[in-house]
Amino acid sequence: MRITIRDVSEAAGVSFKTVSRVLNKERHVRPATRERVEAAMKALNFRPSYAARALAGARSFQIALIYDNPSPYYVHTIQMGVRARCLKDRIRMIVQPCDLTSPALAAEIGGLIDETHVDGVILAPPLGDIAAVTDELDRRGVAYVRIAPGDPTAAEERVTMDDAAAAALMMRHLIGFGHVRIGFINGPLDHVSAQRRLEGYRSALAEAAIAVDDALVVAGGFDFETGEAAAGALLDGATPPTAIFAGNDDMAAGALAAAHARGIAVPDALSIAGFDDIDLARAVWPPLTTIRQPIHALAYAAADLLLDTDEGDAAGAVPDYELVVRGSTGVCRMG
Amino acid sequence: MRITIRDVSEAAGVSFKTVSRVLNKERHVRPATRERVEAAMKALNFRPSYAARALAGARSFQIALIYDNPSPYYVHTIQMGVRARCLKDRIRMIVQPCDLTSPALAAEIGGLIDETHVDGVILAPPLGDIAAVTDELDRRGVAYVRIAPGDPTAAEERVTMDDAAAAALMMRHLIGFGHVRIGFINGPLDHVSAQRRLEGYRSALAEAAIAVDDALVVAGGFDFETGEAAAGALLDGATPPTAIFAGNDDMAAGALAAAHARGIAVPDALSIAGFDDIDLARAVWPPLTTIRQPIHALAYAAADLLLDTDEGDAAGAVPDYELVVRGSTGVCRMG
DNA sequence: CTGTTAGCGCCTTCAA
DNA sequence: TTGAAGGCGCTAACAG
Repeated sequence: MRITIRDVSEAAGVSFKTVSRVLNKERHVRPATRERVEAAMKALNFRPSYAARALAGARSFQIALIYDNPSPYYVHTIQMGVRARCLKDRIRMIVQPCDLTSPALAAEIGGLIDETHVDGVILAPPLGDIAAVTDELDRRGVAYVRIAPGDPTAAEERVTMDDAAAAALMMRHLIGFGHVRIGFINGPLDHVSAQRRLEGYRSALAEAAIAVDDALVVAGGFDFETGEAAAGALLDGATPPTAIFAGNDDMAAGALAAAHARGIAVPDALSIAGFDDIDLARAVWPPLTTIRQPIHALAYAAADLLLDTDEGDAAGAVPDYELVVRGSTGVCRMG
Repeated sequence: MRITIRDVSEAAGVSFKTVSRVLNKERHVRPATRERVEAAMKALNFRPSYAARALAGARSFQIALIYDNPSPYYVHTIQMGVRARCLKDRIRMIVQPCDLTSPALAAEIGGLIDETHVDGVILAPPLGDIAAVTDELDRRGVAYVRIAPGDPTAAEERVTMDDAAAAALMMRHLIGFGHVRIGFINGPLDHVSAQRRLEGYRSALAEAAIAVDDALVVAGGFDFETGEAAAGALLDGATPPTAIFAGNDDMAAGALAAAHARGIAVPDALSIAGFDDIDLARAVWPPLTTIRQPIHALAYAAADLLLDTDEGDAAGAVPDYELVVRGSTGVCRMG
């Protein structure tokens, strides 16, 4: 049957409480005793029951990663980032995709907390901006960290980057090549990051004294299909853009497909730029110029913020975004 | 504080044991009583503690999904498939990436079982083919299902597809366009599916009486970078191929990048084909012709096999692979 | 520094 | 068809 701390305590010749102490790295255990217990644990191949620890104690050694995001690359990167940090403390990560449009969303997340006893929650975009969700978490007093939320309040419990500035950076890059009619494929507006990126788009145009043409701003859903459709709408319009800036790389890839389908040469007749620098940006042709978002680092930092007891300033370690020029805009000639 | 079955029992005017019965959908509860209890559970917003159930009972209502796979799309699709089935039975899915090359792999998985009390395990490729892992699981008597293993034994506990036949199908397609020198970028050989695909490559050539040139078979790692490098090696060789068949879509995308970087026109001077039909196949240009693998369905079926008590033949519901022609080979002209 | 006693929330016997 | 003990493996609060 299962090996318990009682088995370990017998093997080590101590009380089972001492084993518990060693397990929890508590102070006040003589080094020799500790070593004996650890040796016994190894010899018996002892593994503590997370269920029992959660039930008896105040912690469950589990955290939940919750998201509703249409980009597999993004989700995967977030998972890897959180996982990397969890591994350090032997914390289990409960991956929980959810449905943003469900009216029961907050209740479901609340239920998850109760059922699993998780010690904390990481909210991947755009969940950090859903008030119903954060309210539910606040009500329960569960610790949580939001990745890249748009809401400026509660600055201490989030890791973030400046989406507006990043988008403006890309826009200046495009404008620098002489583009005036630049289409923008925006993400869904319930992602606050999408709103911020749109702000950056607008401010950079204003900065260059280029009038904003609302017909050039179209909505997408952060995935390939909607990007393709949105780009199609732009390209089939009365006065199509000479460049398209997509709100993320999945949509940029869709835009490429739309251009190709219409026989529009990229980058000679049309520049396309993305945002995220997931692997997709390298997989498509021509290689996309994108804003590299430190997704993995953001996720790692979020987990760090949640797990760190000694208040290390994890957020400070998050690298900034950067513009990655890969030639699709760099060799652009005006259409 | 936490709402427990005791609170529910008081509200419903029954003993807490009766609440437990309702929770577990046991027989021998009068319908009226059951309804009263269910109403109380809803009114109090009761959520059972998974930890307590796991500790007290024989089940934990959790299963583990274990994988080591470099393709984010593949991993994401597998997760969604398993999750869809878990949702039906309110089973929690523990997502567990692992490291195939770790000498402690089996021990780590064994530890996971002990720590979490999971009721079963789903092994995504290539874990189903690692004897050390399946041995560890067998020793513990944990139920498990393998997704697309290469090993022909234990047919009842796996869901699978015929990789060799699928690869041969693609090869016949390429050969039908007149290709004779067809490069093959294989996946890592510790994926048995990679071995099977190579078999299909070889058998189709034999069938067409084309001699196999071992210089045309190169190794990749199932990701973009290795695909790019492998294709580069093929294209820079003495007598480059007129077509390249990559062992999965990520590598096919890499091959496209390698061709583009060398100014080789695809599909006019070189045909490229992939395998998997993840979104990547549509994102790249030209759109890849691929083998569509029913990844989601396989994952769903695997979970179904694990969770179904009444032995429904889930595996029978798995749709077969199919060849998806998108033009990159269809408009091929010989180089 | 170490051990004792009492639960955590639920399921598993048993008995009624 | 329901209820009453007992315990799952561990931690919390106390003693020593």
